Amino acid sequence: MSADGSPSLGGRPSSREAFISATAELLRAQGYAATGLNEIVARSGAPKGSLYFHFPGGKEQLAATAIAQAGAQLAGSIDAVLGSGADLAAGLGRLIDTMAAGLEASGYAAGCPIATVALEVSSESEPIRAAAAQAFESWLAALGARFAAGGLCDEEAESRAMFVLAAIEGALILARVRRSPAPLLAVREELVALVG
Amino acid sequence: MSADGSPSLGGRPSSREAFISATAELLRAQGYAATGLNEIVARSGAPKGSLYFHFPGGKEQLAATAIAQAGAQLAGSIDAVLGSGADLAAGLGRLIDTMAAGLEASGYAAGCPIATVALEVSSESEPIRAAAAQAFESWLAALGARFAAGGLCDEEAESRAMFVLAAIEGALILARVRRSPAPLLAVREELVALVG
Amino acid sequence: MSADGSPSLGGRPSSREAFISATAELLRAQGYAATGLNEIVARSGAPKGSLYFHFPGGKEQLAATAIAQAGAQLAGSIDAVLGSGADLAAGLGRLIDTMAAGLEASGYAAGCPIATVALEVSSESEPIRAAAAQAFESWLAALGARFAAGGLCDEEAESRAMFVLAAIEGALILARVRRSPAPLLAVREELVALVG
Amino acid sequence: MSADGSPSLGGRPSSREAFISATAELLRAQGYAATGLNEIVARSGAPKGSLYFHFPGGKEQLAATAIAQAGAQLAGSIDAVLGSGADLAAGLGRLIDTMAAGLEASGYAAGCPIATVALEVSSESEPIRAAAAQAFESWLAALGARFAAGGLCDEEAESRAMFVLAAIEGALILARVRRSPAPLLAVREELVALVG
DNA sequence: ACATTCGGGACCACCCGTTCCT
DNA sequence: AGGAACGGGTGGTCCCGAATGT
Repeated sequence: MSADGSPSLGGRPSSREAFISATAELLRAQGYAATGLNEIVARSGAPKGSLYFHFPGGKEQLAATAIAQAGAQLAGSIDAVLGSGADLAAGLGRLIDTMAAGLEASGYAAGCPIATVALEVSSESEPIRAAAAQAFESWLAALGARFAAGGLCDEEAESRAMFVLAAIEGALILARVRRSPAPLLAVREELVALVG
Repeated sequence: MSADGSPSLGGRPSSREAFISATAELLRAQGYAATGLNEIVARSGAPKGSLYFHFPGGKEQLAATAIAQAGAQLAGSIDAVLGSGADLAAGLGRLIDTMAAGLEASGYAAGCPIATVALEVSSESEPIRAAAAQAFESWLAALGARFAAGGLCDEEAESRAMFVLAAIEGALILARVRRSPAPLLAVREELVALVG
Repeated sequence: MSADGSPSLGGRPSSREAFISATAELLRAQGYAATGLNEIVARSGAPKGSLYFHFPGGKEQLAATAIAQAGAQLAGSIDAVLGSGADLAAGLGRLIDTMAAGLEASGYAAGCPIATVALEVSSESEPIRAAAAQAFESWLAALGARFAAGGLCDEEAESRAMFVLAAIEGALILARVRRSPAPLLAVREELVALVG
Repeated sequence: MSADGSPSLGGRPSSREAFISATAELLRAQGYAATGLNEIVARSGAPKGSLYFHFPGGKEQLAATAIAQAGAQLAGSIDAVLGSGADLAAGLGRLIDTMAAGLEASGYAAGCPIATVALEVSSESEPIRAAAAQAFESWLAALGARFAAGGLCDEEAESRAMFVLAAIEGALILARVRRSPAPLLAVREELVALVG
């Protein structure tokens, strides 16, 4: 998995993991600059003194780790949802439906777990930008593999995956701002028609 | 134009306008929370004491105004670029090319002028969210009008506009994070094929 | 009266008077430093730009004027209440009762109109200190005249007046902090016994 | 003693104590609103960043603590001065003399350590008002105990203590504003005559 | 190894009292 | 008399080391 450390193999819920998950949740909803270390510590329930033991790189390292973990998790989800049926169009529909449901359930706070941070710091923090880029890459790979399996050549599959991911990311933005699932549903319609 | 005040008709470069444009530039590159008022004041060159005269609502009002103005500007640009030729597909291509050029020229800092802020504060500041929503709406209207003129019924035109805007917004995210125009180019290809 | 200007003889409620009375009220409840010019302007209803026309000396001059006016007013009240009956002890009792009633009615906000400011700025602003000193002097004179009329020699009357004023001022402090009229009532008892 | 923390028992001069004593001195001379955090930090010599570690409640908590400590100190002094001799009247005289000497020595800046703040914020800050009320209460208790020991019944002792404290507090105001010890001396005369 | 206290400035958004020019 | 504009300062909070227990 991640090279940063063992994810508490069978042990008690470590402070480290608590920090990461608290960070991931806050970054998703508020972004990087608006999320304070004190806020993370308070939400995690872990002792503040432990933070710089686990993450000597401070806020930046913590955020990069959280982004990487969230990216890996979503990559797995994409693979799972798209692989559950033979029909790629139907899979894409289910993927978007899942996202729309989560977005609504959170009061339009839980969009893409990394897009906000990615936009904020892509010019400021190379480690975080790299983590975000790696996450996007893994999602593109998961999507591209399905398109390739569907008969497209590698080049076409890659372009198609990029298009699909971009449309979904953009729809998540529009949906959050409009507080409405309509953009996601419109994109779903168009993508299903395109792919099917 | 804007209801917030007269844009210094022919007058000297007002402090108010200097604040707004400095804010817009910084918000585009860094987002809301990472942009300090001191930074805005320094870049604007205007006196600090004047800020709360022009914007008694503080940072939030200033940001909402800047977002609104940037949104209106881009709506005009969309209309101009898309209306310059009869061919809608070609117009879309030119629009995306323009964005890609601007993004590269800025070292991948100047993406969508409002997406970053929109994601950051959509759950925190209603005025800013509303300004961003209005901006997106105006862009959708500009796009939808072209699709309707191209023969689609209103419903289809609206859905298609949403799809196109989402794809472009998403591509701008991916391009910034990857530091590459490839996502924009891929989306351009697919959209031109779709529309043409 | 005051040498600062004519108190709008028969005219409309001037901005000047509005500034002074708003200032007096705020100084009494909050003191000098906590009272902002904006707050004064807002409460007075007068235009902000006029403030420095009427009070070129700024906040300090405005406060000194308000303190002087409040001092003169209370001096008149002391004279009126103490002179309304032949019995000095009864007059003192009525004076303190009036103060206690006003204090309670205001929710323990309206104590001595000048003591708070006097303590705050006695080391910082000579004009305000002088105005406060003049106010105290006028109150001492009003009290001393009654004691002299009651048969004490000038020296004794002066000392007695100082004692009485000090006790009342101190009781007003204690009453505000305790949010109770008890200190005023205790002082009333003791003073009536002493004087009677 | 205080429940707020250990007063650095024999340790080095802690930042915490430095903040408190600097605050107490400034509050006594200038009051609450006129005393800035920066001023406190500068005078204390301690680092500003430590302030919010020791006093997360900010300025208000710091002031309440300083008021409470000053109140406890003065309560001890009252007890010590009044208990040093059998004669209560003489003790009161010494107490007032001490205050008069301190006031003159400070250039009429060091009056009652809490009266200024108490008047300023009694309507604005409940914690500070409570601390001031507690301080006054402890002084009243110290005084009342002496009067009770002198033969007065509890009720009379309490009323007498209130009267004495009020007279002294009032005299401190008058003395500061007049820049003269006369009010304190007058009150001293009258009180000694009353008690003796 | 892990946790905590405490220390350290830089920086935040906000608002102050004041003055210019009409 | 008055609306617009001005710098400087406010209290507060930030992210982060370094020393100190356990």
